[in-house]
Amino acid sequence: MGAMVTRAESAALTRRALLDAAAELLDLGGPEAVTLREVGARAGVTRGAPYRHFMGKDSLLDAVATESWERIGDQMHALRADPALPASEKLRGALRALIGAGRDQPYRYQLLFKRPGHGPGERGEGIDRVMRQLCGPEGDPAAAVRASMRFQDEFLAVVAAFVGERNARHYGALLLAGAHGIADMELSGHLSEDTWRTTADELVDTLVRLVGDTGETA
Amino acid sequence: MGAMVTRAESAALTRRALLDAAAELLDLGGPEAVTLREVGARAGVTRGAPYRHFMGKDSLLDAVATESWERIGDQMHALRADPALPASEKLRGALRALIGAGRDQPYRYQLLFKRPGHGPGERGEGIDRVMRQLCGPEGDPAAAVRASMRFQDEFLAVVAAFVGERNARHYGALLLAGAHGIADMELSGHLSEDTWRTTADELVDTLVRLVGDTGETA
DNA sequence: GTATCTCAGGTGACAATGTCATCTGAACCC
DNA sequence: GGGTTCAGATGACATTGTCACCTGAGATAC
Repeated sequence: MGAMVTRAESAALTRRALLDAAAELLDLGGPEAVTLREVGARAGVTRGAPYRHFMGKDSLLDAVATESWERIGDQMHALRADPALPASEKLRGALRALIGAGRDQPYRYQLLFKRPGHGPGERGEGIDRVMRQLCGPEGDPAAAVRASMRFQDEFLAVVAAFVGERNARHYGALLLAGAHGIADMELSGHLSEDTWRTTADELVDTLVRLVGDTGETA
Repeated sequence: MGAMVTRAESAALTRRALLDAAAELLDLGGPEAVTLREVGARAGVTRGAPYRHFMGKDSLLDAVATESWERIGDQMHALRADPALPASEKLRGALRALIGAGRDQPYRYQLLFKRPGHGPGERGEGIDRVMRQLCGPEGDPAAAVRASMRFQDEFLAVVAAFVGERNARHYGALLLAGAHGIADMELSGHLSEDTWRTTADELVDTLVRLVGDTGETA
Protein backbone atom coordinates (compact mmCIF):
# COMPACT_ATOMS: atom_id res chain seq x y z
CA MET A 1 0.00 0.00 0.00
CA GLY A 2 1.36 3.33 -0.85
CA ALA A 3 1.82 4.91 2.51
CA MET A 4 1.58 8.65 2.98
CA VAL A 5 3.37 10.49 0.29
CA THR A 6 1.98 13.96 -0.10
CA ARG A 7 3.65 16.50 2.07
CA ALA A 8 0.38 17.68 3.56
CA GLU A 9 -0.53 14.19 4.72
CA SER A 10 2.91 13.64 6.16
CA ALA A 11 2.75 16.92 8.04
CA ALA A 12 -0.69 16.08 9.38
CA LEU A 13 0.63 12.77 10.64
CA THR A 14 3.54 14.48 12.35
CA ARG A 15 1.24 17.01 13.93
CA ARG A 16 -0.95 14.26 15.32
CA ALA A 17 2.08 12.34 16.56
CA LEU A 18 3.34 15.47 18.30
CA LEU A 19 0.01 16.02 20.01
CA ASP A 20 -0.20 12.40 21.12
CA ALA A 21 3.35 12.41 22.41
CA ALA A 22 2.76 15.62 24.30
CA ALA A 23 -0.41 14.29 25.88
CA GLU A 24 1.31 11.06 26.84
CA LEU A 25 4.25 12.83 28.45
CA LEU A 26 1.85 15.19 30.19
CA ASP A 27 -0.03 12.29 31.70
CA LEU A 28 3.20 10.66 32.81
CA GLY A 29 4.88 13.54 34.57
CA GLY A 30 3.04 16.80 34.22
CA PRO A 31 3.91 19.85 32.17
CA GLU A 32 7.52 19.78 33.34
CA ALA A 33 7.91 16.37 31.74
CA VAL A 34 6.69 17.62 28.39
CA THR A 35 10.00 18.34 26.70
CA LEU A 36 10.00 19.47 23.12
CA ARG A 37 13.00 17.24 22.54
CA GLU A 38 11.25 14.20 23.97
CA VAL A 39 8.01 15.07 22.21
CA GLY A 40 9.90 15.28 18.95
CA ALA A 41 11.73 12.04 19.61
CA ARG A 42 8.49 10.16 20.28
CA ALA A 43 7.01 11.63 17.13
CA GLY A 44 10.04 10.58 15.15
CA VAL A 45 11.37 14.05 14.50
CA THR A 46 13.97 16.28 16.11
CA ARG A 47 13.72 19.04 18.63
CA GLY A 48 13.13 21.87 16.22
CA ALA A 49 10.36 20.24 14.23
CA PRO A 50 7.52 21.06 16.63
CA TYR A 51 8.05 24.72 15.86
CA ARG A 52 6.80 24.00 12.35
CA HIS A 53 3.42 23.00 13.82
CA PHE A 54 3.09 25.03 17.00
CA MET A 55 4.40 28.36 18.09
CA GLY A 56 6.17 26.90 21.08
CA LYS A 57 5.69 24.68 24.07
CA ASP A 58 2.81 26.73 25.42
CA SER A 59 0.93 26.56 22.14
CA LEU A 60 1.47 22.82 22.00
CA LEU A 61 -0.03 22.41 25.45
CA ASP A 62 -2.85 24.75 24.49
CA ALA A 63 -3.64 22.43 21.60
CA VAL A 64 -3.68 19.46 23.96
CA ALA A 65 -6.05 21.34 26.23
CA THR A 66 -8.26 22.19 23.27
CA GLU A 67 -8.60 18.55 22.33
CA SER A 68 -9.39 17.66 25.93
CA TRP A 69 -12.14 20.26 26.06
CA GLU A 70 -13.52 18.91 22.79
CA ARG A 71 -13.56 15.39 24.16
CA ILE A 72 -15.35 16.37 27.34
CA GLY A 73 -17.70 18.46 25.27
CA ASP A 74 -18.50 15.36 23.22
CA GLN A 75 -19.19 13.45 26.41
CA MET A 76 -21.62 16.12 27.52
CA HIS A 77 -23.30 16.08 24.15
CA ALA A 78 -23.71 12.30 24.27
CA LEU A 79 -25.16 12.51 27.76
CA ARG A 80 -27.57 15.25 26.81
CA ALA A 81 -28.79 13.39 23.74
CA ASP A 82 -29.33 10.11 25.56
CA PRO A 83 -33.14 9.64 25.62
CA ALA A 84 -33.00 6.85 28.19
CA LEU A 85 -31.78 9.02 31.05
CA PRO A 86 -33.86 11.31 33.25
CA ALA A 87 -32.63 14.86 33.67
CA SER A 88 -31.31 14.22 37.15
CA GLU A 89 -29.25 11.29 35.92
CA LYS A 90 -27.90 13.31 33.03
CA LEU A 91 -26.75 15.99 35.43
CA ARG A 92 -25.24 13.50 37.84
CA GLY A 93 -23.49 11.86 34.89
CA ALA A 94 -22.15 15.19 33.71
CA LEU A 95 -20.68 16.03 37.08
CA ARG A 96 -19.24 12.56 37.47
CA ALA A 97 -17.75 12.72 33.99
CA LEU A 98 -15.84 15.84 34.91
CA ILE A 99 -14.54 14.34 38.13
CA GLY A 100 -13.73 11.11 36.33
CA ALA A 101 -11.69 12.98 33.75
CA GLY A 102 -9.69 14.44 36.60
CA ARG A 103 -9.06 11.02 38.04
CA ASP A 104 -8.11 9.43 34.74
CA GLN A 105 -5.72 12.10 33.54
CA PRO A 106 -4.95 14.48 36.39
CA TYR A 107 -2.40 16.60 34.57
CA ARG A 108 -4.51 16.92 31.46
CA TYR A 109 -7.46 17.89 33.65
CA GLN A 110 -5.49 20.57 35.48
CA LEU A 111 -4.40 21.90 32.11
CA LEU A 112 -8.05 22.67 31.35
CA PHE A 113 -8.26 25.11 34.22
CA LYS A 114 -4.83 26.57 33.79
CA ARG A 115 -4.46 30.29 34.12
CA PRO A 116 -4.12 31.73 30.62
CA GLY A 117 -0.68 33.09 29.86
CA HIS A 118 -0.11 36.79 29.36
CA GLY A 119 -0.15 37.13 25.62
CA PRO A 120 1.05 34.83 22.86
CA GLY A 121 4.70 34.42 23.72
CA GLU A 122 6.74 36.05 26.39
CA ARG A 123 10.17 35.29 24.95
CA GLY A 124 12.09 37.20 22.36
CA GLU A 125 10.54 38.48 19.18
CA GLY A 126 12.80 37.04 16.52
CA ILE A 127 12.04 37.42 12.85
CA ASP A 128 11.08 33.76 12.56
CA ARG A 129 8.69 34.03 15.44
CA VAL A 130 6.98 37.03 13.87
CA MET A 131 6.68 35.15 10.60
CA ARG A 132 5.12 32.18 12.37
CA GLN A 133 2.75 34.49 14.19
CA LEU A 134 1.56 36.05 10.96
CA CYS A 135 1.14 33.13 8.60
CA GLY A 136 2.74 30.17 10.30
CA PRO A 137 1.43 27.28 12.34
CA GLU A 138 -1.42 27.52 14.74
CA GLY A 139 -0.90 29.59 17.83
CA ASP A 140 -4.45 30.57 18.52
CA PRO A 141 -5.18 30.62 22.23
CA ALA A 142 -8.81 31.28 21.43
CA ALA A 143 -9.19 27.73 20.15
CA ALA A 144 -9.12 26.40 23.70
CA VAL A 145 -11.60 29.06 24.74
CA ARG A 146 -13.95 28.11 21.91
CA ALA A 147 -13.72 24.43 22.82
CA SER A 148 -14.41 25.17 26.47
CA MET A 149 -17.38 27.31 25.51
CA ARG A 150 -18.79 24.45 23.49
CA PHE A 151 -18.47 22.30 26.61
CA GLN A 152 -20.13 24.97 28.70
CA ASP A 153 -23.06 25.17 26.29
CA GLU A 154 -23.60 21.42 26.41
CA PHE A 155 -23.30 21.40 30.18
CA LEU A 156 -25.69 24.30 30.43
CA ALA A 157 -28.26 22.40 28.39
CA VAL A 158 -28.00 19.45 30.75
CA VAL A 159 -28.56 21.74 33.72
CA ALA A 160 -31.45 23.51 32.04
CA ALA A 161 -33.20 20.20 31.52
CA PHE A 162 -33.05 19.73 35.26
CA VAL A 163 -33.73 23.15 36.78
CA GLY A 164 -35.40 24.87 33.85
CA GLU A 165 -34.17 27.61 31.57
CA ARG A 166 -34.83 30.38 34.02
CA ASN A 167 -32.21 29.48 36.62
CA ALA A 168 -30.02 27.36 34.40
CA ARG A 169 -27.09 29.75 34.22
CA HIS A 170 -26.85 30.55 37.91
CA TYR A 171 -27.21 26.95 39.04
CA GLY A 172 -25.08 25.77 36.13
CA ALA A 173 -22.21 27.88 37.36
CA LEU A 174 -22.75 26.61 40.88
CA LEU A 175 -22.81 22.99 39.80
CA LEU A 176 -19.82 23.31 37.50
CA ALA A 177 -17.82 25.11 40.14
CA GLY A 178 -18.83 22.49 42.67
CA ALA A 179 -17.81 19.60 40.47
CA HIS A 180 -14.55 21.24 39.54
CA GLY A 181 -13.82 22.04 43.14
CA ILE A 182 -14.44 18.45 44.12
CA ALA A 183 -12.21 17.19 41.31
CA ASP A 184 -9.40 19.62 42.01
CA MET A 185 -9.43 19.07 45.75
CA GLU A 186 -9.36 15.35 45.20
CA LEU A 187 -6.36 15.68 42.89
CA SER A 188 -4.49 17.93 45.27
CA GLY A 189 -5.15 15.61 48.18
CA HIS A 190 -7.38 18.04 50.04
CA LEU A 191 -10.48 15.88 49.95
CA SER A 192 -9.12 13.17 52.19
CA GLU A 193 -11.93 10.83 53.15
CA ASP A 194 -10.21 10.47 56.49
CA THR A 195 -10.81 14.14 57.22
CA TRP A 196 -14.16 14.80 55.65
CA ARG A 197 -15.79 11.39 56.09
CA THR A 198 -17.35 11.60 52.67
CA THR A 199 -16.60 10.85 49.05
CA ALA A 200 -16.76 12.71 45.78
CA ASP A 201 -19.76 10.67 44.67
CA GLU A 202 -21.68 11.49 47.83
CA LEU A 203 -20.88 15.15 47.39
CA VAL A 204 -22.18 15.06 43.83
CA ASP A 205 -25.39 13.46 45.01
CA THR A 206 -25.85 16.07 47.70
CA LEU A 207 -25.14 18.86 45.25
CA VAL A 208 -27.75 17.61 42.82
CA ARG A 209 -30.24 17.05 45.61
CA LEU A 210 -29.80 20.53 47.04
CA VAL A 211 -30.17 22.18 43.66
CA GLY A 212 -33.09 19.97 42.75
CA ASP A 213 -34.99 20.73 45.95
CA THR A 214 -34.96 24.49 45.71
CA GLY A 215 -33.84 25.08 42.16
CA GLU A 216 -36.76 23.51 40.39
CA THR A 217 -39.35 25.35 42.38
CA ALA A 218 -37.58 28.70 42.27
CA MET B 1 21.27 50.05 67.24
CA GLY B 2 23.49 47.09 67.02
CA ALA B 3 22.02 45.31 64.06
CA MET B 4 22.02 41.54 63.76
CA VAL B 5 25.32 40.03 64.67
CA THR B 6 24.84 36.47 65.76
CA ARG B 7 25.00 33.95 62.95
CA ALA B 8 21.63 32.46 63.83
CA GLU B 9 19.92 35.83 63.63
CA SER B 10 21.56 36.63 60.33
CA ALA B 11 20.53 33.28 58.91
CA ALA B 12 16.97 33.77 60.09
CA LEU B 13 16.88 37.13 58.39
CA THR B 14 18.15 35.63 55.17
CA ARG B 15 15.60 32.86 55.34
CA ARG B 16 12.80 35.36 55.77
CA ALA B 17 14.13 37.49 52.93
CA LEU B 18 14.26 34.42 50.70
CA LEU B 19 10.66 33.55 51.51
CA ASP B 20 9.50 37.10 50.90
CA ALA B 21 11.37 37.35 47.63
CA ALA B 22 9.98 34.02 46.45
CA ALA B 23 6.44 35.05 47.34
CA GLU B 24 6.87 38.37 45.58
CA LEU B 25 8.22 36.80 42.41
CA LEU B 26 5.48 34.20 42.55
CA ASP B 27 2.84 36.89 42.70
CA LEU B 28 4.43 38.72 39.83
CA GLY B 29 4.84 35.95 37.30
CA GLY B 30 3.94 32.56 38.67
CA PRO B 31 6.18 29.64 39.60
CA GLU B 32 8.16 30.00 36.37
CA ALA B 33 9.19 33.47 37.43
CA VAL B 34 10.53 32.23 40.76
CA THR B 35 14.18 31.85 39.90
CA LEU B 36 16.59 30.85 42.62
CA ARG B 37 19.05 33.33 41.19
CA GLU B 38 16.54 36.17 41.31
CA VAL B 39 15.27 35.09 44.71
CA GLY B 40 18.82 35.15 45.99
CA ALA B 41 19.51 38.50 44.40
CA ARG B 42 16.45 40.08 46.01
CA ALA B 43 17.46 38.60 49.33
CA GLY B 44 20.95 39.99 48.93
CA VAL B 45 22.68 36.65 48.47
CA THR B 46 23.81 34.61 45.50
CA ARG B 47 22.25 31.73 43.62
CA GLY B 48 23.63 28.95 45.80
CA ALA B 49 22.66 30.44 49.14
CA PRO B 50 19.01 29.30 49.12
CA TYR B 51 20.21 25.72 49.27
CA ARG B 52 21.45 26.43 52.78
CA HIS B 53 17.87 27.10 53.87
CA PHE B 54 15.74 24.94 51.57
CA MET B 55 16.33 21.69 49.80
CA GLY B 56 15.60 23.20 46.43
CA LYS B 57 13.13 25.26 44.51
CA ASP B 58 10.25 22.93 45.27
CA SER B 59 10.92 23.06 48.98
CA LEU B 60 11.10 26.83 48.85
CA LEU B 61 7.69 27.00 47.19
CA ASP B 62 6.38 24.45 49.67
CA ALA B 63 7.43 26.80 52.45
CA VAL B 64 5.63 29.68 50.76
CA ALA B 65 2.52 27.54 50.50
CA THR B 66 2.82 26.60 54.16
CA GLU B 67 2.86 30.23 55.20
CA SER B 68 -0.14 30.93 52.97
CA TRP B 69 -2.09 28.12 54.58
CA GLU B 70 -1.15 29.45 57.98
CA ARG B 71 -2.34 32.91 57.08
CA ILE B 72 -5.69 31.69 55.77
CA GLY B 73 -5.97 29.47 58.82
CA ASP B 74 -5.50 32.55 60.97
CA GLN B 75 -8.25 34.34 59.05
CA MET B 76 -10.58 31.43 59.69
CA HIS B 77 -9.70 31.45 63.35
CA ALA B 78 -10.39 35.15 63.64
CA LEU B 79 -13.72 34.73 61.90
CA ARG B 80 -14.70 31.81 64.08
CA ALA B 81 -13.79 33.65 67.26
CA ASP B 82 -15.67 36.82 66.34
CA PRO B 83 -18.64 36.99 68.75
CA ALA B 84 -20.41 39.69 66.77
CA LEU B 85 -21.14 37.55 63.75
CA PRO B 86 -23.96 35.05 63.34
CA ALA B 87 -23.00 31.60 62.14
CA SER B 88 -24.28 32.23 58.63
CA GLU B 89 -22.19 35.35 58.31
CA LYS B 90 -19.12 33.56 59.60
CA LEU B 91 -19.60 30.92 56.95
CA ARG B 92 -20.19 33.43 54.22
CA GLY B 93 -17.10 35.30 55.38
CA ALA B 94 -15.05 32.13 55.33
CA LEU B 95 -16.01 31.31 51.77
CA ARG B 96 -15.48 34.87 50.65
CA ALA B 97 -12.08 34.94 52.35
CA LEU B 98 -10.96 31.96 50.31
CA ILE B 99 -12.16 33.45 47.06
CA GLY B 100 -10.66 36.80 48.00
CA ALA B 101 -7.29 35.17 48.62
CA GLY B 102 -7.48 33.79 45.12
CA ARG B 103 -8.22 37.22 43.70
CA ASP B 104 -5.50 38.98 45.68
CA GLN B 105 -2.68 36.54 44.97
CA PRO B 106 -3.73 34.15 42.21
CA TYR B 107 -0.46 32.30 41.91
CA ARG B 108 -0.05 31.89 45.64
CA TYR B 109 -3.60 30.62 45.82
CA GLN B 110 -3.06 28.08 43.09
CA LEU B 111 0.05 26.93 44.92
CA LEU B 112 -2.17 25.89 47.81
CA PHE B 113 -3.99 23.35 45.70
CA LYS B 114 -1.00 22.19 43.76
CA ARG B 115 -0.61 18.49 43.17
CA PRO B 116 2.04 17.24 45.60
CA GLY B 117 5.27 16.18 43.93
CA HIS B 118 6.33 12.57 43.86
CA GLY B 119 8.83 12.33 46.67
CA PRO B 120 11.33 14.77 48.09
CA GLY B 121 13.49 15.51 45.09
CA GLU B 122 13.53 13.96 41.68
CA ARG B 123 16.99 15.06 40.61
CA GLY B 124 20.31 13.48 41.37
CA GLU B 125 21.30 12.21 44.77
CA GLY B 126 24.59 13.93 45.38
CA ILE B 127 26.41 13.66 48.67
CA ASP B 128 25.51 17.20 49.63
CA ARG B 129 21.86 16.59 48.94
CA VAL B 130 21.86 13.50 51.15
CA MET B 131 23.54 15.46 53.91
CA ARG B 132 20.94 18.19 53.64
CA GLN B 133 18.18 15.63 53.67
CA LEU B 134 19.51 14.09 56.87
CA CYS B 135 20.41 17.02 59.04
CA GLY B 136 20.25 20.05 56.79
CA PRO B 137 17.67 22.73 56.14
CA GLU B 138 13.99 22.16 56.13
CA GLY B 139 12.55 20.03 53.39
CA ASP B 140 9.47 18.75 55.12
CA PRO B 141 6.56 18.51 52.71
CA ALA B 142 4.36 17.56 55.66
CA ALA B 143 4.58 21.10 56.98
CA ALA B 144 2.23 22.33 54.26
CA VAL B 145 -0.09 19.43 54.98
CA ARG B 146 -0.14 20.27 58.67
CA ALA B 147 -0.86 23.93 57.93
CA SER B 148 -3.67 23.02 55.57
CA MET B 149 -5.13 20.67 58.16
CA ARG B 150 -5.14 23.45 60.68
CA PHE B 151 -7.07 25.54 58.18
CA GLN B 152 -9.47 22.69 57.56
CA ASP B 153 -10.12 22.34 61.28
CA GLU B 154 -10.92 26.01 61.63
CA PHE B 155 -13.13 25.94 58.57
CA LEU B 156 -14.87 22.84 59.84
CA ALA B 157 -15.66 24.60 63.09
CA VAL B 158 -17.24 27.49 61.21
CA VAL B 159 -19.38 25.07 59.24
CA ALA B 160 -20.34 23.13 62.34
CA ALA B 161 -21.63 26.30 63.96
CA PHE B 162 -23.95 26.66 61.01
CA VAL B 163 -25.17 23.16 60.19
CA GLY B 164 -24.41 21.39 63.44
CA GLU B 165 -21.79 18.84 64.34
CA ARG B 166 -23.63 15.94 62.81
CA ASN B 167 -23.40 16.98 59.16
CA ALA B 168 -20.46 19.33 59.51
CA ARG B 169 -17.92 17.20 57.68
CA HIS B 170 -20.05 16.32 54.70
CA TYR B 171 -21.34 19.84 54.17
CA GLY B 172 -17.94 21.25 55.05
CA ALA B 173 -16.38 19.35 52.18
CA LEU B 174 -19.16 20.48 49.89
CA LEU B 175 -18.81 24.11 50.87
CA LEU B 176 -15.04 24.10 50.69
CA ALA B 177 -15.06 22.41 47.31
CA GLY B 178 -17.68 24.83 46.12
CA ALA B 179 -15.72 27.88 47.23
CA HIS B 180 -12.50 26.54 45.79
CA GLY B 181 -14.22 25.69 42.53
CA ILE B 182 -15.60 29.19 42.30
CA ALA B 183 -12.21 30.70 43.05
CA ASP B 184 -10.31 28.48 40.64
CA MET B 185 -12.79 28.92 37.81
CA GLU B 186 -12.69 32.65 38.30
CA LEU B 187 -8.90 32.63 38.12
CA SER B 188 -8.82 30.48 35.01
CA GLY B 189 -11.38 32.65 33.30
CA HIS B 190 -14.09 30.00 33.23
CA LEU B 191 -16.56 31.90 35.37
CA SER B 192 -17.18 34.64 32.87
CA GLU B 193 -20.14 36.71 34.02
CA ASP B 194 -21.01 37.09 30.37
CA THR B 195 -21.64 33.39 30.07
CA TRP B 196 -23.14 32.50 33.43
CA ARG B 197 -24.93 35.76 34.22
CA THR B 198 -23.89 35.52 37.85
CA THR B 199 -21.03 36.43 40.16
CA ALA B 200 -18.90 34.66 42.70
CA ASP B 201 -20.65 36.48 45.53
CA GLU B 202 -24.07 35.43 44.34
CA LEU B 203 -22.87 31.85 44.05
CA VAL B 204 -21.59 31.94 47.61
CA ASP B 205 -24.93 33.23 48.82
CA THR B 206 -26.80 30.51 46.99
CA LEU B 207 -24.43 27.87 48.31
CA VAL B 208 -24.97 28.97 51.90
CA ARG B 209 -28.72 29.25 51.38
CA LEU B 210 -29.01 25.77 49.92
CA VAL B 211 -26.98 24.18 52.67
CA GLY B 212 -28.80 26.17 55.31
CA ASP B 213 -32.23 25.16 54.07
CA THR B 214 -31.76 21.43 54.09
CA GLY B 215 -28.56 21.06 56.09
CA GLU B 216 -29.83 22.42 59.37
CA THR B 217 -32.92 20.29 59.43
CA ALA B 218 -31.20 17.11 58.27
C1' DG C 1 43.18 34.45 74.55
C1' DT C 2 44.05 31.20 71.21
C1' DA C 3 43.18 27.22 68.46
C1' DT C 4 39.69 24.77 66.43
C1' DC C 5 35.37 24.04 64.54
C1' DT C 6 30.92 25.07 62.29
C1' DC C 7 28.40 26.60 58.77
C1' DA C 8 26.27 30.53 55.89
C1' DG C 9 27.47 32.02 51.78
C1' DG C 10 30.36 32.45 47.30
C1' DT C 11 32.02 30.33 43.03
C1' DG C 12 32.88 27.34 39.08
C1' DA C 13 30.84 23.89 36.59
C1' DC C 14 27.43 20.94 34.31
C1' DA C 15 23.26 19.13 32.16
C1' DA C 16 18.70 20.03 30.63
C1' DT C 17 15.73 22.87 28.15
C1' DG C 18 13.27 26.51 25.16
C1' DT C 19 14.14 29.02 21.42
C1' DC C 20 16.06 30.99 17.20
C1' DA C 21 18.66 31.36 12.68
C1' DT C 22 20.25 28.87 9.08
C1' DC C 23 20.60 25.05 6.09
C1' DT C 24 18.84 21.06 3.23
C1' DG C 25 16.31 18.05 0.49
C1' DA C 26 12.22 16.50 -1.38
C1' DA C 27 7.56 17.38 -2.69
C1' DC C 28 5.05 20.78 -5.35
C1' DC C 29 3.70 24.01 -9.19
C1' DC C 30 4.30 25.86 -13.80
C1' DG D 1 12.80 20.35 -16.16
C1' DG D 2 13.58 24.32 -13.31
C1' DG D 3 12.33 27.18 -9.70
C1' DT D 4 9.68 27.36 -5.34
C1' DT D 5 7.94 26.08 -0.91
C1' DC D 6 8.16 24.13 3.30
C1' DA D 7 8.84 20.19 6.79
C1' DG D 8 12.50 18.94 9.09
C1' DA D 9 17.68 18.89 10.69
C1' DT D 10 21.33 21.17 12.87
C1' DG D 11 24.29 24.45 15.36
C1' DA D 12 24.11 27.76 18.65
C1' DC D 13 22.81 30.47 22.73
C1' DA D 14 20.76 32.06 27.12
C1' DT D 15 18.46 30.62 31.19
C1' DT D 16 17.97 27.76 35.02
C1' DG D 17 18.30 24.05 38.76
C1' DT D 18 21.66 21.74 40.98
C1' DC D 19 25.98 20.17 42.88
C1' DA D 20 30.95 19.97 44.61
C1' DC D 21 34.18 22.69 46.49
C1' DC D 22 36.04 26.80 48.66
C1' DT D 23 36.21 30.71 52.05
C1' DG D 24 35.84 33.49 55.95
C1' DA D 25 33.66 35.01 60.08
C1' DG D 26 31.17 33.83 64.25
C1' DA D 27 30.87 30.07 67.76
C1' DT D 28 33.02 26.87 70.95
C1' DA D 29 36.47 24.43 73.75
C1' DC D 30 40.39 24.77 76.38
